[in-house]
Amino acid sequence: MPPDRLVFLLKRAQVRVSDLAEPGLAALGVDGREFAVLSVFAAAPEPLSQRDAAALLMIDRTTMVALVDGLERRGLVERRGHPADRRKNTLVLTAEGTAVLERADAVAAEAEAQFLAPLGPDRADEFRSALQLLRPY
Amino acid sequence: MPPDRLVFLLKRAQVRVSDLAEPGLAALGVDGREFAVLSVFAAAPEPLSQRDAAALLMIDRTTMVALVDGLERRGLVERRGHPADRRKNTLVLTAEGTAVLERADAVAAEAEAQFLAPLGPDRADEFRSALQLLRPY
DNA sequence: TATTGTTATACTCTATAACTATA
DNA sequence: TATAGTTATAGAGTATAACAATA
Repeated sequence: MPPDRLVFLLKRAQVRVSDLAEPGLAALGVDGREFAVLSVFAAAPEPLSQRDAAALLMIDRTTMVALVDGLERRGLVERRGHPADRRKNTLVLTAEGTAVLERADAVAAEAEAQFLAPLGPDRADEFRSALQLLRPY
Repeated sequence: MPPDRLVFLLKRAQVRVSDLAEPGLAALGVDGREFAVLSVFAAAPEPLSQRDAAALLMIDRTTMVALVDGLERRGLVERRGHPADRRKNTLVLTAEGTAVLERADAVAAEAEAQFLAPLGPDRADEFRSALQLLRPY
């Protein structure tokens, strides 16, 4: 019933996809943000500092500390010294971290497919690519 | 740098549009959620209870109480008895509330236009209508 | 002097539980 | 007995400030 303002529609869509993915992620022992942290560090072409990752995920660096603490405690990542700057940490995924990330990615892909189903394949592809184009990195 | 998972892209898009709209809304003295509350009550064809509105906006009914308190204190809405059930409240926008809503709507429309600009008119229209189709009321 | 990670602390936001009035 | 609104309280999530190590 909220009017068709894009802000509201985007919010709902985001919550919807998250809700679809959440049970599957929970079964893997991670939540959406932890999945995101694993993703950024795994996908980065060069070593990322915690601060870099925090900026990409739009969360505070102190929040990142807590997130990394949790992931490290569960053996999914390891803190490593950053090659270029000894003040920085970078993170490497353990074998288990990589495995969890792969399965989490499959969960997310399935949630997306469910969410986009009403559009049909062509419109779904267009929606995806539009969203990628709009990404304001 | 987070991979192209829809959850991440949607989250970013939502934050982006909110950020674009936020200064304009702040100038009107409301935040995104207050704007949403004004919108649902104004757009509802039949009187809405606070609980109905809370469900539509996916927030708790106790949170709705606080939101409505703030809006009422500033003279943007008035609580009224619900015609059909005396336990319920419905909200009516004051003249000022209506004026604020109209201007907030213009602010949001401008933010959307800015956000969608990279797509060009046709793809922007398609993006909008896809999101409307996906809306899971 | 500035920046990274960290800790401790405060604050905001939201949900939970309990109360009242209505149904 | 259940529901709507309300209040008070607790909890989660997040940011702010300060510190050590490094640049």
